[in-house]
Amino acid sequence: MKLATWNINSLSVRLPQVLDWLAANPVDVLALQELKMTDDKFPADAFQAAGYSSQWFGQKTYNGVALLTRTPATEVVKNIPGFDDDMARVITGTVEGVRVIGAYFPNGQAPGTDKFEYKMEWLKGLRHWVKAELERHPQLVLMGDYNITFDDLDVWDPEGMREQIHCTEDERYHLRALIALGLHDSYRLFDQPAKSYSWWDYRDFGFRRNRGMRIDHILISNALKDKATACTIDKTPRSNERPSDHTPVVLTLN
DNA sequence: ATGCCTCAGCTCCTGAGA
Repeated sequence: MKLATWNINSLSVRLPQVLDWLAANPVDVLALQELKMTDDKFPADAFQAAGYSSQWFGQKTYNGVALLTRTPATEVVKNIPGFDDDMARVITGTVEGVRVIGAYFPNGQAPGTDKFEYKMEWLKGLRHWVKAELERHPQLVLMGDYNITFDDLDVWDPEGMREQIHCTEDERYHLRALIALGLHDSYRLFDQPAKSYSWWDYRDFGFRRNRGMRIDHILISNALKDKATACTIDKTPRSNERPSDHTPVVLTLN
């Protein structure tokens, strides 16, 4: 089983690239973030023609998430039960016995802002819900755009980014708290190239200079850890015309 | 640099992203 996550920064713009990528990478599950479209605009027919069933949860202009799956997802839940939110950030479903949560974590803008406070509350709400989901579904994958780095290895300029957004101790505390529920950063279960990132700024030739951050993650539960055989970042789509600023992360389970 | 790109939309500028 292969699962992947990709923040595509507007599905309207990136649909051809997603279809091309799926044709070259026929994963079983693809979680998308930042659809930036209302639900009536979602191209379910195009994905169906490519062999994928879709579940989606969008809104106008911002956010929006989807799960594309080879076999239809069941027990689908949108957003975090018990956490009141007017943004479309989470979609969950069960696929071939695995509980899959696709999430677009809040950006947070900057420490000290209202958006940062919202990010902290959202992270708390997510953790409480994931804890409950883990009890019901031991085989669980939590993947998406986390907008948080684990540590300096995930940052091109750790000193310059110290206590900046995506790199603060407050954010990393919540990431570690998710791990403490019994989850693992699947990417670090394997040897990886130095300076591996999943996002690069559009500005200032960020990708060409490899000035990026690893903020897209696939966390897996204890029950799945021994089944994981590889986790990779696919930088190929970043060389497309009009690329997303994020690239896919891919997990292989046996 | 409160910039640099890119995207959506109450679209020719602004807000937001990261």
